[in-house]
Amino acid sequence: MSDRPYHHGNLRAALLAQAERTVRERGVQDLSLRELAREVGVSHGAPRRHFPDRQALLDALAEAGFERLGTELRSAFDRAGDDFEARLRSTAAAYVRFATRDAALLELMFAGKHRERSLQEAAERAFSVILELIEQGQAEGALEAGEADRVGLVLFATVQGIAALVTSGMVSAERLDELVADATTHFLRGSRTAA
Amino acid sequence: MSDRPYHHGNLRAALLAQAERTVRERGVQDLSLRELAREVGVSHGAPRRHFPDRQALLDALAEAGFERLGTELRSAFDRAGDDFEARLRSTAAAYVRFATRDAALLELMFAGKHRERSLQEAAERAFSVILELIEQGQAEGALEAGEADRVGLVLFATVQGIAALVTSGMVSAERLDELVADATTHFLRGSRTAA
DNA sequence: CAACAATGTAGACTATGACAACAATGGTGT
DNA sequence: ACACCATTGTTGTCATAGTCTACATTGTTG
Repeated sequence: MSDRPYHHGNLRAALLAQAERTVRERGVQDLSLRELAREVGVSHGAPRRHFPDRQALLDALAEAGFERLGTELRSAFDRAGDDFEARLRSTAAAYVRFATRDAALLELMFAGKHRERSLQEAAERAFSVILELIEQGQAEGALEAGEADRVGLVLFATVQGIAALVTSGMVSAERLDELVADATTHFLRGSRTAA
Repeated sequence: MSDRPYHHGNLRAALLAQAERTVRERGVQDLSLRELAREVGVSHGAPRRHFPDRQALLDALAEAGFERLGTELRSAFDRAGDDFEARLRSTAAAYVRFATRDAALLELMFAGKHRERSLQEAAERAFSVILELIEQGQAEGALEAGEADRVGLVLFATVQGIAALVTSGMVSAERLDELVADATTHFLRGSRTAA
């Protein structure tokens, strides 16, 4: 019923795209290789040529996720001008936006992070913006000195935690912005080197 | 091969106990009802009498998890004496301990939270300690005034985020205590009503 | 002690992931 | 041009899982 040529042409990309949609709409546990193949219009064995097993597809999905997250963080950072606090708020908001919009994907990104080396690297690239941010803050004296990653981790953890609370439904989505703003203010006050 | 009576006696509890172990050791996605039944020594259909489907078992698991978490938080709170900061640090540490030791279970607890009403209540009971804590802090002036849940959420989010970072392997487990201490200090500095 | 509810068993059905053998296609070197 | 071969899809099979239904055993209660 289709005049699709024997070779799909870019099956791998098509599978990933469809998988990302399914994950967003119905979660990771509902993602089936066979259903994916059906939706894309290939036989149930075809995906195997591109992903040895289900986990490999999930890993690829996670890697693409880090790619996109990195882009969005960078964009938010750049868009905010030179002011440190503005950049901080913009970047934090961007992270939370991603985390709540693609909660299942983020979960995947965090979960898969143990295994693949390429994932490690993708994650580090995505988070490099945060490190830059912290370094600027320290240079301007808005943040206490010290290892940038140590200070950054506390900020990162807070933002990540807020996203988790909203995602889990423990906090309503409407309170997201308020909460992020609170946390950022908190962070800035708590980080300023004691007067 | 067994003289086990036809009726197990407390199948439900046995299933939950075994399930909790499996989840801790191999994660949620590896939990199989049939395998569970085998391990407990009943037929593959037996669990159905106690849990209509797989999700029901997971919900029960989550509820038990909240029960235990609540107990551990309460215990940490009580053990710490009357001092606010001591209580704060003790409780935060207890939460992170639970979250990293039973990461998969916590994930379950967060994920299932949408659906069941009994879960909602179990969660609220477990987290009531945190609210108490915040209220004490505000009464003593260590924390800024305002809605207790709003302030508490920022703290909670941070602790939760730290646990997530460690669980995901983005931060090594050795840095856990250091990070929690940092975050707590941060939180206290950031929360004190501006001098 | 006779019904009846609760609990466990056995078998069937469908779906999935993984694997292997086979088919079609596209590119490459001569 | 064409034979060869790597790539990519297809088809069939297997083991396992979740769920459902019919049936068996046991405990309880009037």
